Amino acid sequence: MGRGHPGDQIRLAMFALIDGNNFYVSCERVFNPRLMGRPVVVLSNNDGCAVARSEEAKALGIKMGVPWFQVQSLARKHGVIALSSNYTLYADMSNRMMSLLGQFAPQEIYSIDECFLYFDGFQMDLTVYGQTIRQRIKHWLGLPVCIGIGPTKTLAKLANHIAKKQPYWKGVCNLGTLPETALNNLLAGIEVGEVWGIGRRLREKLHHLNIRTALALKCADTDLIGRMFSITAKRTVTELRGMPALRLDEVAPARQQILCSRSFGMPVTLYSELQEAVTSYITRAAEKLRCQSLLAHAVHVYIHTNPHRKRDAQYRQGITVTLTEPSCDTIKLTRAGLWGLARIYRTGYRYNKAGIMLMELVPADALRQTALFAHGTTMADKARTLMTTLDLVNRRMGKDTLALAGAGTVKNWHMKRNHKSPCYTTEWKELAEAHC
DNA sequence: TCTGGGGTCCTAGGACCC
DNA sequence: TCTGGGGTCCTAGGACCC
Repeated sequence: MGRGHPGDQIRLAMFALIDGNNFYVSCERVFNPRLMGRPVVVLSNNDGCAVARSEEAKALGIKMGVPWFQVQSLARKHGVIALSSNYTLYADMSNRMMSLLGQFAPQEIYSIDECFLYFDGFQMDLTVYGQTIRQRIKHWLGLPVCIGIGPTKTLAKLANHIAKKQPYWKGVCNLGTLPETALNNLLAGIEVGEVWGIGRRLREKLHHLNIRTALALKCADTDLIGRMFSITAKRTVTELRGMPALRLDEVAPARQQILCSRSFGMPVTLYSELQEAVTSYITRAAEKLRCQSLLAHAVHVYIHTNPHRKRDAQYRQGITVTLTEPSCDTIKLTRAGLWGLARIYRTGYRYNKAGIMLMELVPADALRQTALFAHGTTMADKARTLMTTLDLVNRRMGKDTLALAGAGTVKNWHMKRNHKSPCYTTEWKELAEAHC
C-alpha cells in the first residue's frame, strides 16, 4: 500500500471510526431475515433494559437503556420483537468483523462493535476507500456499518455520528477533506453532548457556560476547560481543533481488573444461594484470567439489595480480600471470595445482585515474589495442571461441563432470559438453519 | 412484579514522611 | 496571638465510554 516515507514533507494521517449500526439487532437479523423491516429490540441481562434497537423501534420512541417493563405495552401494540441478549453470538460476529477490518489498515479495537483504523500516507480518496470497506462488511458478513473519517479520533467519532444521522453521506462521512468553514457549519449543528467524552454531567456544566454545540466547544478556551474540568476535557477540545491528542493503540493494554456480576432473576435471601452465585462468578472470571495469562492478587466481592425498591430495607457492602500470592486457581480465588462474602453478609435482606472483581492483575509469566509461607512448587504445579484440564474439558465439551460443586446446580437465582436466540455460529446443536 | 454489565481514567482528600 | 510546607502514595468516588 502507498505508505509515506520518513522524508515526506507533509503526512496527513487520518483516523476512521467504523461502527456497526444497531449492532446486536443486526447480528440477529443476519440469521433471522424475518426481523428485517420490523421493530426489534435486544434486551440486557435479565431482560431488564433495551440495549439495542432497530431503526423501526427507535422511530416508536423506545429509548436506549429504558427498562423493558415501562415500554412493554407500547411494544405489544406495535408488534415489537424483543430478544434476550445473546453475547456469544455477538462476540463471534464481532471477531469476524474485526478481523476483516484489520485487513484495511492498522487497527485499534475499541468495543464490541467499533474500531479505529489509521490511514497514514494513504495516497487515495479515503471516502471511496470507506465505501469499499463498508460494502465488504455488508457483503461478507451481512452487517451494516457507518464510517467516520477525520484527522483525530474525536473528529472521526463525530464524523461517524454524522454519517449515521444524515443520509446525505451514504454511510461514510469524511471530515478530512472538508474546508474549515463547511466543517464549522457542520459542527454548529451538533449538540455538545454528542461529542465523544462529553457525558450528561459535563454537558450540563458546559451549557451553563453557554457552550451548547460542538463548534462552541471547539472554540472554547482550552486552558479554562482544563482548569474547570479535567485534562481529559481539555484533550477533547484540542482534538476538535484537528490536533491529535490521542494515538492509535494497536495492542490492547493488559487488563487491570476482571469483573463478573449479575442481577438475580428473583430476590435472594439465602446465604447458600449467594455462595453459589459468588462461586459461579469467580469461576467465570478466573477462566477469563487464565485465558489472558494473568494472575490476580486480590478479590473484591460485593452484594446489594434492589435500590429501586424504596420500600425494602436497603443494604450494600463490599470487601476486598488480598491473597498471600497472586493466583489464577479457581479454588483459591473462590475460597478468598467466600471468606469475604461471609464478612459482609447480613441476614434479613432481599438481595438482587452480587458481583466479584479480580484485581491487582499481574502477568502469569512475570517473575514474582513468592510468599514467605507459600506451598512448594508441587502444589502449585498440581493446581496449574488441574486448571488447564478444567479449561480444556469445558472448551471441548461445553461450558460448565466441569464446575465447582459450590456453584450449585439448581441456581434459582439465575437470570431471566426468556427470548434468547440460538448460538447460530458457535454451537453445533444450534447451527443456523433456513428460516424462510 | 419487572430498572444491565464491563471497563477506564481522573481527582480530591487523607495519611504519612521529611 | 501563634499554630510550615511540600512531596508521595493510596483509596474512594465520580464521570465517562459502549
